Amino acid sequence: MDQKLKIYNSLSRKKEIFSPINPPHVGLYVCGPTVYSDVHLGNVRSFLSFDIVFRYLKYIGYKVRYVRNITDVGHLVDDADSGEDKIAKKARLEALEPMEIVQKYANGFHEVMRIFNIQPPSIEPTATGHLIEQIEMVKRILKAGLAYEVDGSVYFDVRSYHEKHSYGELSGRNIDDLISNSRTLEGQDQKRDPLDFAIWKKAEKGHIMHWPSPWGEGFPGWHLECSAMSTKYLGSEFDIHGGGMDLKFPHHECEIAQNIGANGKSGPRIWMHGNMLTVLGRKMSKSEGNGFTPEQLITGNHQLLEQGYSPMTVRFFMLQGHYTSTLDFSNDALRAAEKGYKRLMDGVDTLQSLRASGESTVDIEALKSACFEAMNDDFNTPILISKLFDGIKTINLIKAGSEKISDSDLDKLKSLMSDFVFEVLGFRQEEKTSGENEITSNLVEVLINLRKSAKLKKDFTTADQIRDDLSKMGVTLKDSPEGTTFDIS
RNA sequence: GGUCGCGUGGCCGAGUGGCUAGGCAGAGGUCUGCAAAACCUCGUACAGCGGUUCGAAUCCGCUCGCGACCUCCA
Repeated sequence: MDQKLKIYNSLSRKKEIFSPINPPHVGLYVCGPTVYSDVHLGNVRSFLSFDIVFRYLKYIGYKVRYVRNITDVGHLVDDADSGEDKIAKKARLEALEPMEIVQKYANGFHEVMRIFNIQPPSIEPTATGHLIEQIEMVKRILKAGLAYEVDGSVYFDVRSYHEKHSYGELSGRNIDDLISNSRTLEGQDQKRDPLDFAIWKKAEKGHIMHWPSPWGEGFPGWHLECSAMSTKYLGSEFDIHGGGMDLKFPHHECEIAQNIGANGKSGPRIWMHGNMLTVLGRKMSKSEGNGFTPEQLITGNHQLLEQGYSPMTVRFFMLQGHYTSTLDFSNDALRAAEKGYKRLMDGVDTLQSLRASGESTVDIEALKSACFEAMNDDFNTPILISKLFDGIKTINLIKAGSEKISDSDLDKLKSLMSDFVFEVLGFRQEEKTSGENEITSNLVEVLINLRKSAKLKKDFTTADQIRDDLSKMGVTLKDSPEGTTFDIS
């Protein structure tokens, strides 16, 4: 298999053949959550996209160091670097210690990641755990003459930076357009230029999160942590940096500027941006208030939700779209995904009971090759899934006797399906929910047996009554040549 | 207003100069005592108008509609 992995690089706006700086090692950095409130489904989509990147890179043999931070300070509520820290604000509202907020929502975040089977990163550093690195970075930027201090705060000097380097390349922005379009905001009087951004902020009286620094008590600017931590764990040059599309500007643009300012190197070679999850065509976001929490999604307890959907259904739904496209949430789409996912998993089950017989009439190598081809083309999970459905059709045809498979091909098919379904796409068998327990199951089995006896005696009235009564309770009987099974809804 | 992107069959959603995406729904069939379930088979779509080309849904131009970023957000 001589296929090469291609990744769409937001910086060059092209798909590029992936070749790591120091193979077989790969450095991957992804912007993690700011832990001041519950994560919503849009956040989940982003982390899921990079979960696939992480999984696939490992699957094809790379040793990946995956760093995904937790932002626990420095993220301002307001605009223009003048607002209150998000975590500090929330702490006041909830009357908690800031670190309690951080802990609470970080725990919640991890729980959500677990529910959706999103693997933990190799390193999950926090901004507050890297104050020293951030302060050092501010010093280096100051030394390079690309920042200035005003009354205990330090601002990055975008204009000076732009004279030597190019600000706005990633997001395709023209610095003059930016200036003419930037709004006039309160609290910007300290900045020499509206485009400048804080890399260190003085803590005003009453601010509850602050640390000593050469410029007095304060806290780091939001953009700084990612630069500091990616540099620390992956070096000043590394392979891939990921994040949501909405972080491209200004966050990632600022990161590049800081990296060059402090290290002389821009950081990642490849920038990957996941697109947004939309609801009724609009971006799901915290400020819009149109987000569901994963819990609401699973229980269906939200006005926009007609029913609950299992985590793996949601995972499947998301992976049916490509990460660079927007994906619109709808009940119809999720219901379709629910059935599609079930068909996939049923097929995987069927595969386990398949019998080999002589020569193959099916081409497993071609299927395998198609699966790799899909993933190598910028992690195209929708295509991969369509190829897996081709596999499911093959499985069903073999089961039906219209195709045959040899012993060795059967083994190949089993590992192929299991690798791509579970390892690469990260699905997992879900345990039954909804009131199904051992006693219920046993009771239904008793009724199934009674019905079977009735059928043998040609007493179809009784047999059908059992079937209908169970159906009214939400128990669906499914007859097949191998026997009868049931679903509880 | 600036920058970028999108508009695909009933729905979701890939692809992208000639080669069936796939899923859901729907139709037909196999199976069944009848159903259901399961499985098989089928659909011929690319916003509109021009242009380039032997050939365009795919490239170019214009028009219309939608969205993202430009301020915190994955």
